[in-house]
Amino acid sequence: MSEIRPGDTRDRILDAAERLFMENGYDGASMRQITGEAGVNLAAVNYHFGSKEALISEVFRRRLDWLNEERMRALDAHEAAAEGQPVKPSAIVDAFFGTMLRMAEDETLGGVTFLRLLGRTLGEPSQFIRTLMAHEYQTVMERYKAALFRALPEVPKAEIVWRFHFMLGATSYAIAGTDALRLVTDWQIENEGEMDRLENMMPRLMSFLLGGLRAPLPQFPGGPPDA
Amino acid sequence: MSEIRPGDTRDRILDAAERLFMENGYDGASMRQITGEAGVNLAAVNYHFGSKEALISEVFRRRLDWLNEERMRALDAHEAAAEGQPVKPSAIVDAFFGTMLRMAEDETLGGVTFLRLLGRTLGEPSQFIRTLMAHEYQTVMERYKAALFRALPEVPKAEIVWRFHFMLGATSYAIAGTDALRLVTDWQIENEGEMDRLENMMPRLMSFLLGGLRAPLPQFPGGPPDA
DNA sequence: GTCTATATCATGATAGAC
DNA sequence: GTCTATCATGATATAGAC
Repeated sequence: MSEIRPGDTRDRILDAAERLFMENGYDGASMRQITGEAGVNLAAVNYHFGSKEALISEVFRRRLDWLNEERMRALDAHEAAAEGQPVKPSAIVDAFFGTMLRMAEDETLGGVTFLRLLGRTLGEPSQFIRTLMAHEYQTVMERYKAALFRALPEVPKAEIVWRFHFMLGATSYAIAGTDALRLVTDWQIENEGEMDRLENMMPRLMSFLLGGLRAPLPQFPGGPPDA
Repeated sequence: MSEIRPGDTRDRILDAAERLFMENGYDGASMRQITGEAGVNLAAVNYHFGSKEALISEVFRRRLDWLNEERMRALDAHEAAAEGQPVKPSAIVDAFFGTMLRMAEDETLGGVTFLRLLGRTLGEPSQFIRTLMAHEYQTVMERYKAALFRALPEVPKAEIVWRFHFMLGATSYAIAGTDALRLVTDWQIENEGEMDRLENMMPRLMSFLLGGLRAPLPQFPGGPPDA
């Protein structure tokens, strides 16, 4: 048992990289750390992926491809069920953010590890990572923006786009679960297991997001900017 | 003109470090870059601060001390005006998040540069940075949590703490203004100056935060967790 | 206080034997 | 495909002249 099968090395590297990038960031996780944890040779990363940049690209790609397809399917299903009517905002929010959060329950999809990595990475400075994310997300984003425009015809489009962005930020932080979280919650986190925490967080986050999305429109000091 | 006064070096380093940490992250900004941009010698950082870690600590300290004192003053003022009654949620949110956002308008307080650095850093993985932030924020956080508990007696405390955290996340992302933002907004960012963007964002963010804070309570699948 | 020069170390990447 | 050994580079930090 525990013998090493061919083709195993690649996945072992991806799993170790996912965990260490999540924990230490891209710059902070070294190739030696990653290959050490994976139990493979240092040179294996360059053999299988070519470079460290190519490695993290693949770490994201193998999860995001699935996630974004699933998001498309979820929105398709809601639109089909709506029979031409606009999809409800709560359904759109669930299809986008709920689909992501439910990844955490499935270890074969990366579980909380990947989700935390994702939450962190949206704020990462590295240029090529941002380019990678922008490319992975572009199509999905357009679909969801369009759905929200239809669902909330009385809200200016600029407002919706901003609120989408605010929702992304709230979700990323909620997921990332850094000590910034512990800073606010402290007393509450103790005595709670990881999954329990996440299960209880989900309905809380959803309520918050929907409340923000449907908040009264802001008053601008100098009049509306896109009147 | 442009002669170098003694004591100037220290501030030049802090300003350059602030900008480069914001742009490239802590690991991504090297001492050579920082001293190069500041126009001082490489050895000057270690002479004035002792180490790179001590440098970024000072970068945060000189701004956060002011910000958190100001937050305390703002809440003091609202509580005095309320004469024993609970302070309104909108006033609390403005005292905490509005005070921070208004820093962006004052270049002598770091302006947008520091604000973006702050937004990014709450998600940074580095352990000692998290410790630094936790220490800087602890007292203020307790005051604000207590104020929100009083302002929203019908909302469970655990719910309030979570929503505070969601608000922090939304705000950080809004400020950080990475390409994750551009990814969602694209068409809208163009033809808008930096300050114009920020001025319009503020009322939008405030509405969103308040909408989330006052959202209907979530339904838990297995019953309320702290019933 | 400021500089040059350098010590020391860790990194990503690769050449080449097996 | 996997290994060892090593290269080239860039990092932080410091010793010591001025």
